[in-house]
Amino acid sequence: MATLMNNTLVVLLGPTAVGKTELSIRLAKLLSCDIISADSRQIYKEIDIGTAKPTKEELQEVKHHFIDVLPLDQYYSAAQYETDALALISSQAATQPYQLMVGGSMMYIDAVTKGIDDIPTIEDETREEMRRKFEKEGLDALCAELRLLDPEYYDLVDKKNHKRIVHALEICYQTGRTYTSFRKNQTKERPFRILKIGLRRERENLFARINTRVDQMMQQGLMDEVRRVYPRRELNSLNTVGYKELFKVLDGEWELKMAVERMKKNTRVYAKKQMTWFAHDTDIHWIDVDKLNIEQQIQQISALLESNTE
RNA sequence: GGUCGGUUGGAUGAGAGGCUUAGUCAACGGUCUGCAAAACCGUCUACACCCGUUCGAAUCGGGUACCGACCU
Repeated sequence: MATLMNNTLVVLLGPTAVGKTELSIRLAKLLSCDIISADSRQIYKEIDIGTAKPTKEELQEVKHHFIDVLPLDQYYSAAQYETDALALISSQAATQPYQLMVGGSMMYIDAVTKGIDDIPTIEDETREEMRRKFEKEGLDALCAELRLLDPEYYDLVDKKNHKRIVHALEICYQTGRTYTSFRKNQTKERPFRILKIGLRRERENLFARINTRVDQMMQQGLMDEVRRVYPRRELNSLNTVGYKELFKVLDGEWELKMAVERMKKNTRVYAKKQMTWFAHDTDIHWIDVDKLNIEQQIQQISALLESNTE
């Protein structure tokens, strides 16, 4: 364990469209390491354009992990990512003193850098049972039940958010214990150094990049990609900005123009959410990239790495 | 010049004297420990203007302005 402390996990994060991908390729080369993607959508196959995956060329330049590896119908979670990413990091520790994690999925990053509680993964049957229960009995009934089974969690949970209520009940049902009993909420120690670097842009600038990128996605043939996965639209992996809006077009509900506007808007909202989340994390070293080219960004990061080595 | 109709928050759009805040969209702020690009919450309280009726008017009456339709 101790030897691993010579290792550093550099985490490059920031809101969508801020410019992580291009920089990450350069950084990976500089650090002679692979890229560990922390992106809950790029991890899936088939959805390439709409998730702004790195290009084929970029993927060839540097080895990427956790991109394009799961079928769309595969269940995955931040907790599973924690397990998988830690295993990978540990296996590469001997050959790569620096490792680079890149992405914007807040919970995935937190799961690896801060840890997530060990809560059993819910079995399909339980999940299905609870889904039916929710549909049949409604949110209020589930809330009432949770109040009996886990009053402590009931007090603090958002009673209108069915995802949280349902999950807590799933735990109670499957384990016979309270959800609270699993919620330790403790930061886990990692056997390596962690350096979080956040990329930041002025809002106007970021939003302009988002709008441009959405238009580019459309030009690159996003609509065809969407058409291919349309039959499986109910999958969670496809409950994703860019796809859900264009499904509406195929349904005949929305005009294409409106869908594109919504994609831009929803991407902006997503970016805002990411920024809100990251704002709480005091470990992040922020770099304002508005006026910096890639070279200058690399320079700043190099400086950070050096000052952090001591 | 005349007759009739309209004027509601950033946009759209209900409401026809009190049940204080329509709704939707946009914008903005936030929550978050298991599908998180998910799910959820909060803020933005307007009735063109003036005078009047009324305990009380976005809602009724009169006038002013602007817009529209029709008439001479």
